[in-house]
Amino acid sequence: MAKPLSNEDIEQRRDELVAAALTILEVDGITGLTLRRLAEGTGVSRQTPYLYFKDKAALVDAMCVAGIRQLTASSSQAVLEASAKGPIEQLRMAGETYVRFGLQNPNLYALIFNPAKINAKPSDAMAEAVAENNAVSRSLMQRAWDEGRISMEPERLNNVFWAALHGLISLRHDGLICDDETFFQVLADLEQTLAVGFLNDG
Amino acid sequence: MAKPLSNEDIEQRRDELVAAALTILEVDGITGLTLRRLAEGTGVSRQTPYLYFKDKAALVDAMCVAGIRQLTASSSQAVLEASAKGPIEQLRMAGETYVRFGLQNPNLYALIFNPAKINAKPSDAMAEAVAENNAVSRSLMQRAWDEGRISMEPERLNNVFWAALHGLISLRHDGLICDDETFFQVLADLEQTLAVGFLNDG
DNA sequence: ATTCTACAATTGACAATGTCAATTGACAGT
DNA sequence: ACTGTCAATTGACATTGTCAATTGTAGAAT
Repeated sequence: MAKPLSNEDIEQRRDELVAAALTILEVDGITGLTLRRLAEGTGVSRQTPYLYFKDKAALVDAMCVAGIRQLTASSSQAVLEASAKGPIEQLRMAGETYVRFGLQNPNLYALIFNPAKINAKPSDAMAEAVAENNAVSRSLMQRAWDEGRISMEPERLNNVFWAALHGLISLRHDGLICDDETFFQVLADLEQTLAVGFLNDG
Repeated sequence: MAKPLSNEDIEQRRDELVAAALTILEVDGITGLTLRRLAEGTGVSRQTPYLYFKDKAALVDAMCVAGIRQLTASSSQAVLEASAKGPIEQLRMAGETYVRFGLQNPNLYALIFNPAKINAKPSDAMAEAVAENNAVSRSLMQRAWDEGRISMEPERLNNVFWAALHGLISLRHDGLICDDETFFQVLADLEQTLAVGFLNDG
């Protein structure tokens, strides 16, 4: 092994490292995710990950992209499976998928939405992955909009939904909504409020 | 200086350290907040902060509590100043204060809602500070509820608002809503949707 | 006034971690 | 067999959190 790595090889190694890193993250949390440990775990030496990622930030970015893409795939499938039920119900399924992803991958979710990069823009790759993910729900909203079911432009309503669900999940992860019961109560209340509002009059 | 510190002294030293730490956080971000640097900045030696805080986590917790209390004070004042305008408008003012706090103190806000403690419950002190903060808006909602202005119990609606605003601010800080224009657009859309819903029919 | 004691404060030391730089070693082409 | 190229490893260092040992001083005791 001393000839230049093919692009396929490089990509495969990167994927392997990302997969191993995601496992570490899942098991031991963000503090357990260390480059040395990742190297050990994959049976290589300390510095080897640097052959495939510029630095730890680049690895984390790749992990985030992988996570977002996984979410996008799940959402797409859920939307597809509910295609008979119309865009509004499909939206609900997409939201449910999003919430489930957040609950089942707390460490990864937190990594995606806060790779310790306060005030730093996400990378191009991550921005693209996020855009692809948003496209899933936005296309549903577009259909609902075309059918006259919703009262706000898709792009705008998508941001509203995203903020609401993201906030809920974040509060959960931060320990500010501790029990499941409260969480799903708030989720239901959020759905209702977003749907029909909280004001009694007009 | 060799006699036991009085409780007042200890508290004052703690406050000074927290203030200095908050300044560092504001200026150099979370990565710049290091115990050694804090010690240097306050003219003492490396280990001195350990006389007043068990470890770095304890310091961060104190910083969070201080931040939340500051927010609570701001909200209370804003609510008081708008007391003539009724609970709904007061709620809007409280929300505006919350958002402003999040925008003006991005590092502190992120620290409060993610002291690198994924899956860990907040400390008692922090939970109490958060509860006090929530009490401000919840009391407004209670009045609105008593007056029949809103359609959801105060406690529940408060969580809905909290999640929505928190999510919006977080997306902003994560760089996923980059420009001010979009941010305030989403904020307005969020207000409208929460108020009257997004569904056209019923 | 001198000695002693308690305690704040400092300094020494160490492990973990990210990362740069130098070294090693294997394979392809000559 | 020789050499150059490049993957891979090892050496080294700065930073940081934190424990342990040391220092020094203010007040109490003699």
